[in-house]
Parts: sequence; C-alpha cells; structure tokens
Amino acid sequence: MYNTLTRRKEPFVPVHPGRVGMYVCGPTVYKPSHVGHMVGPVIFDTVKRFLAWVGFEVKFVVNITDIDDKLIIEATKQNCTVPEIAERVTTDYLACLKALGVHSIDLFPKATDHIPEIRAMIESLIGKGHAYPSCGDVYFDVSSDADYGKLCNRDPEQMEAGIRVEVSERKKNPGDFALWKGAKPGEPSWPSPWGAGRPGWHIECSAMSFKWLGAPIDIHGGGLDLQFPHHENELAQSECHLGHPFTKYWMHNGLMKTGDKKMSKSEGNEVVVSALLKRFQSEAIRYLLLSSHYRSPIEFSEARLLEIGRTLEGFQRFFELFKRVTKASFHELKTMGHRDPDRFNPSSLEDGFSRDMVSLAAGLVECLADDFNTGGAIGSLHEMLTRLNRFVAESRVEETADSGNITQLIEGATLFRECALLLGLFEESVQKDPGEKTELVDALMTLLIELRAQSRQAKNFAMADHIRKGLTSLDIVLEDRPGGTIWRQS
RNA sequence: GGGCCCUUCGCCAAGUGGUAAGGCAACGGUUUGCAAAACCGUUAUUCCCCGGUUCGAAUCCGGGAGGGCCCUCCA
Repeated sequence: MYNTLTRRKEPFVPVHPGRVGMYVCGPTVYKPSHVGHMVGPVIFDTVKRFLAWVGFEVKFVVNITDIDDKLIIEATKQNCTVPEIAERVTTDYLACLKALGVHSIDLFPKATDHIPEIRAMIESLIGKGHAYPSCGDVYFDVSSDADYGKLCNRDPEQMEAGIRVEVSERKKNPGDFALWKGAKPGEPSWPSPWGAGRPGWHIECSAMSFKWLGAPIDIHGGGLDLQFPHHENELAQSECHLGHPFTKYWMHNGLMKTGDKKMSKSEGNEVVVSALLKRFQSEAIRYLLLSSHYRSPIEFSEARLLEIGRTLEGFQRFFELFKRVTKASFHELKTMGHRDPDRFNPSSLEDGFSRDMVSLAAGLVECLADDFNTGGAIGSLHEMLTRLNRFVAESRVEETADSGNITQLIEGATLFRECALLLGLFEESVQKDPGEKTELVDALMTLLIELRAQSRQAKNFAMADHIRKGLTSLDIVLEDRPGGTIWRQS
C-alpha cells in the first residue's frame, strides 16, 4: 500500500502479526454529509473488507468530532444547542454510511466522551515541554518538535511565506496550534487546569486513537485535505507525547470535485448525500467512488451516475437470468468469506469456464492487493459478468436446464459474488421503484403477453408488434426468452 | 515563495520497464418473424509535447505546456 509518510508503496506488515488497527478521521458534525464525505468511508470499508478476507483481524474506528467552533456557530444560527446539532448530523452521517454499504466500522467514538483523555494528553505535552498555556488556551510548540513537517514534507519556515490567516498574538510561533481553547461566555465548556474550555481540533483524534487502538496503530486514513494541518499536527503531538511512532501507514484519499472544483462545505458546492439517495440508487454512488483509484480526484456528476446506472443494469439482468435458470437467488449465495488459496489457483483447473472464472477472480484479488486498485478490480468484475453470460449462452442452459450446467453456473456466480462482496457491491438485491408493480399490473401484463403469444402463433405479427410497441411507449420492455416472454420497466 | 499530484480512445478509467484492462457511447455480425437481451468483432501502432537512459518506456531521468490540491475552515 502507498504510505504518505514515505511517499512510496510498501508491503503491508502490521505492527502485531495478524491484527490491524485502522483509524479514519470522520466528520465534524455541523452540516449534513455531502458525497465527498463518503469517499473515505467507502474506500476504507473496502480496505477492511479486503484485509479481513485475507485473514487479518481488523479493528476499524471512525471518530465523530462533536465539539468545534463550527458547531458553536451553527448552533447559534439555528438557535439550538451544540449537542442537538451534533446528534442530528451524526444520525444523518450514519444513515448515509449504511445506505452506501459501509458496515465494517467497529466504533464511532465522540470527542466529547473523551475530555479526560484529552486533558491528560495536554498535561503530558506541557510536562514534556512541547506545549504551553497562554491566556486560557494551550498551544503546541512546533519549534519543540524537530520532526515537524515530516508527513507533508514541509519546512515550517517556508510555510510562513504562504501563510494566509492572521497569526494570533497568543502563539510563540505562527505554526503553533491550539490543543485547548478557553471558552468565551456562553460557549460549551469543560473544566481544566487552564480554565474552562474545549479541545482544539487535532487533539481528539490522537486521544481517541490511543484509547481504542493503542499505539502505534497500523493505518491512519483520511481525505487528502486533512494531510495538512490535521494529520501533520496529530502526528507531531502524538509522537511528542508517546516518544515513539504513532502510525505505521498513512493513507489519504483523493477529493471529490464538482465542475473542476473541490467539493466542500465552505465552497458551497456540495451535493448532499441524503438528497442524492432519493434520486439515485446507492449502489451507483458506491460504484462511482470505487471506479477510480482512491488517491485520484473524482469528478462528481449526475450524468456519470446515470451512466453507471446503465452499467449496473447489465449486472441486474444477469441476477434475474440467474434466478430464472437456477431457481436460486444470487443475493443469497453462500460465499467462503475468506481467502482460500486453492480456490484462486487457475492452474489447478482444466481449460474452460471454471478456470476462466478463477483466473479472473485471481486477477481481481491481485488488483486489490496492489494498493487497493478498486478500478482495476471493477474491470475484472465486468469480465466475470461477460464470462458468466457467455457460459449461459454457449451451454444453452436456459433452454435445457441441464443440472450439470446449472451446478457450474451456481459455482461461477458464487465466485463472482465473493469478489463483488470484497468491493461491497451487489450485496443486496435492488428493488426497482416499488409501488408501480401491483398485482393488477402483473395480471394485466400476463394477459397482454398471452394475447401477443397467440398473435405470434397465428403469424399475426402486426398485432403482436402493436402490443409490444404500445407497451414500449409505457416504458415497458418485452423480451422473448427461451422459457417464455418476460417484461420489465425501462 | 514552498510542498504534493495529475495529463492514457468521443467520455469515464486500469496500467509504475516487456510491447495498451474494463465501462459508457458508436458501428458491424450471431440470434430473433421483427425486436429486446446476451454473445462475438471493430473503434488509441499509441499513452500532452521535446529530448535522454535502455535490447525494450505510457511506465525511469531532464526540459517544456496544461490542470488540480495544500501552506492552519475542510473528508
């Protein structure tokens, strides 16, 4: 995997054999999640799926930052309390994750539940000479850390030249950052040796990651925009506190763009997930996020989502075909759920369908093993789909219902499902716009299909085509399959 | 001023020294009464440009052009 700290790909060797601790920076919960917030969770969910499948025991933690200046401002604006905002936005965030198939996060610790740990860490940093109280605040002293800037490869002096915010009088060096912020009247606060206040922005992640994952942890992830200052500062304060490394592998995902600009709450160009989910299937959103490499920027557009919708229909049709032929539901196929080297070894098989499927699956695994190349893996998924469809066509299993072929088809589809689940795709069957399809519609369709079948039998193709064209104008497509005519809404 | 990164078919996109995956779109073919779906085939002798290294480069090095992100709000 690519490690931001070393700026190159490295073999993944966890700190403790067999176990992996992964911490990903979650949201500051002051505004509903936009699609950009989903990139990291979906990527790291996939990372965990893969690592777990390979055999590691993975603990995956995503924090919720529920106290911050932004929350205080938002609460004032909405005339409610900070916890109310935090609660509401957190609920939205969790619902979005669930919709996108992000199920692998083990814990969502909240900053406000870790004030004692945060205070203790600040005390330790002051004790070691890395931090100093100043007018009710406490700052981290950047000049006390010789390594400062190592994550982002930056020289503190050079950074001053590009500084674009006012430097507070309370700081010793312009690069110093707040560990603790004294409260102004009316602001939410907690007692501390430096006066009532709240934690600064970066300290909560350090404190929570130590508490829930220990140190050093294996993987620390987040968006590219967190690299500086958030992660640089986390790294500095953590290593000064610990006296040893904080994180072995740093992973950063690319940012989402709209119209060539970064999507962000402050740009005001964000596409809110909950609204998007009303108009597009969640699967298409997940597919979009996984279709390019996680370190690249992703351009968001509805046109692209629509295109992916067409792509997904091809998979959907296969699942329906699979059910018609095997009488089994693709979404209920039992997979192994872990790596079995024998099953991913094509050389042990004779030429043919099974061998092709295994070799495509092995290719997919190789993609994921190479810095989580989900785009390449999706390519393999498409090739597997084509191979499955080709098998159905060549074996004529739809007409013959040959039991040997059915067994092979089920095996192939099971392998495909195992691969798709590594990406979190096709987990559940997609119900297409329910409500339209009622018993009455079903009965009427059966009648029309029967009438058309009779017309065709009588060679009255004009009538048969009239029926089909009429249905087409109602967005209903008929397909004459070997086992009879089927219909679907387009 | 400094740091990081990107540029591959009409669009999206994989590929990190061994001779260009995949998707969408388009066009042929098989199939079909005709369709639909599916399958097969075609669509980049070429990877922003110019040099260099190498038996061999989209991949490495140097230079140039264009674009993005970051330098204390951000996933």
